[in-house]
Amino acid sequence: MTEASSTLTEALPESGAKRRQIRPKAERRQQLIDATIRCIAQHGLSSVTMQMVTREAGLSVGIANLHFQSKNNLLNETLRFVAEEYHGGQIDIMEGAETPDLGDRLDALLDFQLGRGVTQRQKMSVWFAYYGEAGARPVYQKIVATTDRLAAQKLEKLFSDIIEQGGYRDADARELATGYSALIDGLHLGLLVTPRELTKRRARAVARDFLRRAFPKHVR
Amino acid sequence: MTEASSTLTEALPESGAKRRQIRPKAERRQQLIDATIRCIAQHGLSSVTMQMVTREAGLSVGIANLHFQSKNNLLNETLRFVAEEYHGGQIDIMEGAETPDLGDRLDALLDFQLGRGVTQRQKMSVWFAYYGEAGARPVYQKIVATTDRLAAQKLEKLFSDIIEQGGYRDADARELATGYSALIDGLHLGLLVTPRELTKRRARAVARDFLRRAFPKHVR
DNA sequence: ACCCAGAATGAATGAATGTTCATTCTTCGT
DNA sequence: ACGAAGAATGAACATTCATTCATTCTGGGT
Repeated sequence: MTEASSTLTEALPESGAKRRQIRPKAERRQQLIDATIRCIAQHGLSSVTMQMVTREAGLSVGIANLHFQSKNNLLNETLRFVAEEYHGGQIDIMEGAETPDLGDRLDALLDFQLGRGVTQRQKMSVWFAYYGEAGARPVYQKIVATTDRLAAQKLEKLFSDIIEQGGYRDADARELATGYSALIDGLHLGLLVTPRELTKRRARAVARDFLRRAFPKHVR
Repeated sequence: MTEASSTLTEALPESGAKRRQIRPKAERRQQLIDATIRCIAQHGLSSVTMQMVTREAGLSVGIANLHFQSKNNLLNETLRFVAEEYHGGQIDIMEGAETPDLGDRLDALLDFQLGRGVTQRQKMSVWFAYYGEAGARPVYQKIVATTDRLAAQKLEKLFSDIIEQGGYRDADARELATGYSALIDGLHLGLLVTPRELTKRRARAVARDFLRRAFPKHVR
């Protein structure tokens, strides 16, 4: 499920000659999506321009409309990529064939959600930039909804397995899953908007505390 | 602390004559801010234009730059208004002279945070539209930071009072406050982006469940 | 009844931006 | 070596938008 991981740091200035290169369509698309992510993170969704994106990618302006038909389409595809990367990663872990112990699986999930990969400012910025517009753009809601629902179901399943295994009373898997997801989203927001007051370390501690209260036998 | 409540529904088409009216500066400013909120909610922050806002307010285009010096300034003031309304409302409740019982105060807080006033799509949209851009705009971070920090402190104080009163073990006020705030933010996000799957009723239940696990003697 | 400070207007302006497409360049099969 | 398919370029175009400001209008003070 997880996409090709895409290098988000290569904005090669390429001082010397700028020889034109021809590359396969898929590669160019990914290049442009990566550049879009960097631009959104740095300048904000509302001030991203095509010129900005193509320059960041080291390509000409025309190429964006060649591979994506319009700016809107490029933005949609960028959101789809980020959503699939995030939700897909979660789903991989929750299905977790490689970690039979349910407590370990929780740990791995938390590490993924608040660890290096996802918590990169870049990805978070993109995530919330779209959320901010989602209220007014059904397209965005639709793109996220698909993978989002699947991830929610997997999480609910994991929680109900844990509840059964631990024999926890007064624990509703659906409610806890909703709460945990919301908590993680909220922590991401905090990390993005007030990084001074909420460190990644503390965010992890808060999330772990939530899980510990819910599943004391599984989380230490 | 809570501002004049502002009517967010009056977009009077005024079919008949359109006689020019002169009104005090403060009133016009509020009128424009209200219109801005409606526009952001309906069209998204990135596609809000001055023409759109002034038409929504039933005024001419020039007036926006008369009372606010620029579009940027109007947007900043709008954010400041929403932030103060939200955080100010919370602070009023948490200081809560009128509700001595701490459990009741928690209830009131939850009602405010997930009740009619705040949860209006309009306000939430605005809230997250700005959050989405906050990563790239230090101005937004600064505007929110002031009231945000104050609200966080009040919440921490309320929680530590409750912890003391209930003699709760293994409960860290700061950590719980961070978690609760994040949870509320996350629930707002869910209500905004996937209203089909998360009802206001269920959001309240989830938040209450969090509080019940933390302070069982105070929340039922 | 009159006046004028300043509130309100909206056509005009210039800058910024998305999109197009005629042209140039690369690559690969033959 | 050659030619064609199509990938890549970027100047040009049309549109949209924030901002300005000369002008009009209003209402309170005298």
